Amino acid sequence: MAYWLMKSEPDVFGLDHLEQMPNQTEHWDGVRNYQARNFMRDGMKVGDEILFYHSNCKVPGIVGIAKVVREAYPDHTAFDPDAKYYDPKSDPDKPRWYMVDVQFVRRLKRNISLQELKEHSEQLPDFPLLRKGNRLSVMPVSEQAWGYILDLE
DNA sequence: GCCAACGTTGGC
DNA sequence: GCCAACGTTGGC
Repeated sequence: MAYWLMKSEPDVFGLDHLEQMPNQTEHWDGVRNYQARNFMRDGMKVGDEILFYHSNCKVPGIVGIAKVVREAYPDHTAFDPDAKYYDPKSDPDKPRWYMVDVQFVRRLKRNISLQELKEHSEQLPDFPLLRKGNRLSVMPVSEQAWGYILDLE
Protein backbone atom coordinates (compact mmCIF):
# COMPACT_ATOMS: atom_id res chain seq x y z
CA MET A 1 0.00 0.00 0.00
CA ALA A 2 1.16 3.50 -0.79
CA TYR A 3 0.55 6.85 0.85
CA TRP A 4 -0.21 10.21 -0.69
CA LEU A 5 -0.98 13.81 0.10
CA MET A 6 -3.66 15.75 -1.74
CA LYS A 7 -4.18 19.49 -1.51
CA SER A 8 -7.52 21.17 -1.64
CA GLU A 9 -8.82 24.63 -0.91
CA PRO A 10 -11.34 24.35 1.92
CA ASP A 11 -13.38 27.23 0.49
CA VAL A 12 -13.80 25.25 -2.71
CA PHE A 13 -13.80 21.65 -1.57
CA GLY A 14 -12.55 20.77 1.88
CA LEU A 15 -12.63 17.75 4.12
CA ASP A 16 -16.08 18.80 5.38
CA HIS A 17 -17.41 18.63 1.84
CA LEU A 18 -15.97 15.18 1.31
CA GLU A 19 -17.51 13.94 4.54
CA GLN A 20 -20.92 15.18 3.44
CA MET A 21 -20.89 13.62 -0.02
CA PRO A 22 -23.00 10.54 -0.73
CA ASN A 23 -20.94 7.56 0.46
CA GLN A 24 -18.50 10.21 1.68
CA THR A 25 -16.92 9.76 -1.72
CA GLU A 26 -16.08 12.19 -4.52
CA HIS A 27 -14.10 12.14 -7.73
CA TRP A 28 -10.93 14.18 -7.59
CA ASP A 29 -11.29 16.18 -10.79
CA GLY A 30 -9.48 19.27 -11.97
CA VAL A 31 -5.90 18.12 -11.69
CA ARG A 32 -4.15 19.80 -14.62
CA ASN A 33 -0.53 19.18 -13.85
CA TYR A 34 1.32 16.34 -15.50
CA GLN A 35 3.36 15.26 -12.52
CA ALA A 36 0.31 15.18 -10.29
CA ARG A 37 -1.64 13.34 -12.97
CA ASN A 38 1.07 10.72 -13.29
CA PHE A 39 0.99 10.08 -9.56
CA MET A 40 -2.77 9.57 -9.73
CA ARG A 41 -2.85 7.58 -12.95
CA ASP A 42 0.22 5.42 -12.49
CA GLY A 43 0.64 5.27 -8.75
CA MET A 44 -2.64 5.27 -6.90
CA LYS A 45 -4.28 1.96 -6.07
CA VAL A 46 -7.49 1.17 -4.30
CA GLY A 47 -6.85 1.22 -0.58
CA ASP A 48 -3.99 3.71 -0.68
CA GLU A 49 -4.31 6.27 2.06
CA ILE A 50 -4.21 10.04 1.64
CA LEU A 51 -3.31 12.94 3.87
CA PHE A 52 -5.96 15.56 3.19
CA TYR A 53 -4.30 18.98 3.11
CA HIS A 54 -6.01 22.36 3.18
CA SER A 55 -4.24 24.99 1.12
CA ASN A 56 -4.81 28.65 0.37
CA CYS A 57 -6.55 29.28 3.67
CA LYS A 58 -5.91 30.85 7.07
CA VAL A 59 -4.04 27.92 8.56
CA PRO A 60 -2.79 25.60 5.83
CA GLY A 61 -2.16 22.08 7.02
CA ILE A 62 -3.20 18.46 7.21
CA VAL A 63 -6.71 18.01 8.53
CA GLY A 64 -7.72 14.44 7.84
CA ILE A 65 -7.33 11.14 6.06
CA ALA A 66 -9.00 9.81 2.94
CA LYS A 67 -8.47 6.72 0.83
CA VAL A 68 -8.52 5.73 -2.81
CA VAL A 69 -11.69 3.81 -3.71
CA ARG A 70 -11.46 3.92 -7.51
CA GLU A 71 -8.35 3.96 -9.62
CA ALA A 72 -7.67 6.49 -12.35
CA TYR A 73 -10.18 7.08 -15.13
CA PRO A 74 -10.58 9.97 -17.56
CA ASP A 75 -11.47 13.35 -16.05
CA HIS A 76 -14.60 14.13 -18.04
CA THR A 77 -14.71 17.72 -16.81
CA ALA A 78 -11.82 18.39 -19.19
CA PHE A 79 -14.20 17.73 -22.11
CA ASP A 80 -16.87 20.17 -20.92
CA PRO A 81 -16.52 23.68 -22.36
CA ASP A 82 -18.51 25.05 -19.43
CA ALA A 83 -16.36 23.41 -16.77
CA LYS A 84 -13.84 25.43 -14.86
CA TYR A 85 -10.94 23.23 -15.89
CA TYR A 86 -12.01 22.64 -19.49
CA ASP A 87 -9.08 21.66 -21.67
CA PRO A 88 -9.80 21.67 -25.41
CA LYS A 89 -6.69 19.58 -25.98
CA SER A 90 -8.09 16.67 -24.04
CA ASP A 91 -10.51 14.57 -26.07
CA PRO A 92 -12.49 11.49 -25.05
CA ASP A 93 -10.59 9.28 -27.49
CA LYS A 94 -7.28 10.29 -26.01
CA PRO A 95 -7.88 11.79 -22.58
CA ARG A 96 -5.13 13.94 -21.25
CA TRP A 97 -6.36 14.19 -17.66
CA TYR A 98 -7.40 11.60 -15.13
CA MET A 99 -9.05 11.48 -11.76
CA VAL A 100 -9.51 9.00 -8.94
CA ASP A 101 -12.34 8.58 -6.45
CA VAL A 102 -11.50 9.25 -2.85
CA GLN A 103 -13.47 8.48 0.28
CA PHE A 104 -13.45 10.18 3.65
CA VAL A 105 -11.77 8.10 6.35
CA ARG A 106 -11.47 10.35 9.36
CA ARG A 107 -10.65 13.77 10.64
CA LEU A 108 -7.39 14.16 12.55
CA LYS A 109 -7.76 14.63 16.30
CA ARG A 110 -6.10 17.96 15.71
CA ASN A 111 -4.93 19.74 12.60
CA ILE A 112 -1.24 19.60 11.82
CA SER A 113 -0.35 22.94 10.33
CA LEU A 114 2.22 23.60 7.65
CA GLN A 115 4.08 25.69 10.19
CA GLU A 116 4.29 22.75 12.57
CA LEU A 117 5.38 20.42 9.80
CA LYS A 118 8.19 22.82 8.95
CA GLU A 119 9.45 22.55 12.51
CA HIS A 120 9.95 18.85 11.84
CA SER A 121 11.57 19.21 8.44
CA GLU A 122 14.75 17.49 9.62
CA GLN A 123 12.72 14.39 10.41
CA LEU A 124 10.88 14.65 7.09
CA PRO A 125 13.71 14.87 4.58
CA ASP A 126 11.78 13.27 1.73
CA PHE A 127 8.48 15.09 2.23
CA PRO A 128 7.78 17.03 -0.99
CA LEU A 129 5.38 19.44 0.67
CA LEU A 130 8.25 21.05 2.53
CA ARG A 131 10.42 21.55 -0.50
CA LYS A 132 10.79 25.15 -1.46
CA GLY A 133 8.44 26.33 -4.14
CA ASN A 134 6.51 23.10 -4.17
CA ARG A 135 3.25 23.45 -6.05
CA LEU A 136 2.25 19.87 -6.58
CA SER A 137 -1.34 19.17 -5.61
CA VAL A 138 -0.82 15.41 -5.47
CA MET A 139 2.37 13.95 -4.07
CA PRO A 140 3.69 10.70 -2.67
CA VAL A 141 4.30 10.31 1.07
CA SER A 142 6.85 7.77 2.26
CA GLU A 143 5.84 5.22 4.85
CA GLN A 144 8.33 6.81 7.22
CA ALA A 145 6.84 10.28 6.73
CA TRP A 146 3.31 8.95 7.06
CA GLY A 147 4.11 7.35 10.39
CA TYR A 148 6.04 10.31 11.68
CA ILE A 149 3.32 12.82 10.81
CA LEU A 150 0.53 10.79 12.34
CA ASP A 151 2.58 10.38 15.49
CA LEU A 152 2.38 14.16 15.83
CA GLU A 153 -1.38 13.98 15.98
C1' DG B 1 -3.26 41.86 -1.91
C1' DC B 2 1.57 40.82 -2.70
C1' DC B 3 4.91 38.23 -4.78
C1' DA B 4 8.22 34.21 -5.28
C1' DA B 5 8.37 30.05 -7.54
C1' DC B 6 7.13 27.33 -10.96
C1' DG B 7 4.83 25.39 -15.36
C1' DT B 8 3.29 26.34 -19.95
C1' DT B 9 3.13 28.65 -24.27
C1' DG B 10 4.73 30.19 -28.48
C1' DG B 11 7.91 32.96 -31.42
C1' DC B 12 12.15 32.42 -33.36
C1' DG C 1 15.67 23.72 -28.59
C1' DC C 2 15.93 28.23 -26.36
C1' DC C 3 13.87 31.52 -23.60
C1' DA C 4 10.83 35.58 -22.68
C1' DA C 5 6.24 36.33 -21.51
C1' DC C 6 2.51 34.96 -19.21
C1' DG C 7 -0.63 32.49 -15.95
C1' DT C 8 -1.19 29.96 -11.67
C1' DT C 9 -0.25 28.40 -7.03
C1' DG C 10 -0.24 29.23 -2.45
C1' DG C 11 2.09 31.08 1.73
C1' DC C 12 2.23 35.20 4.04
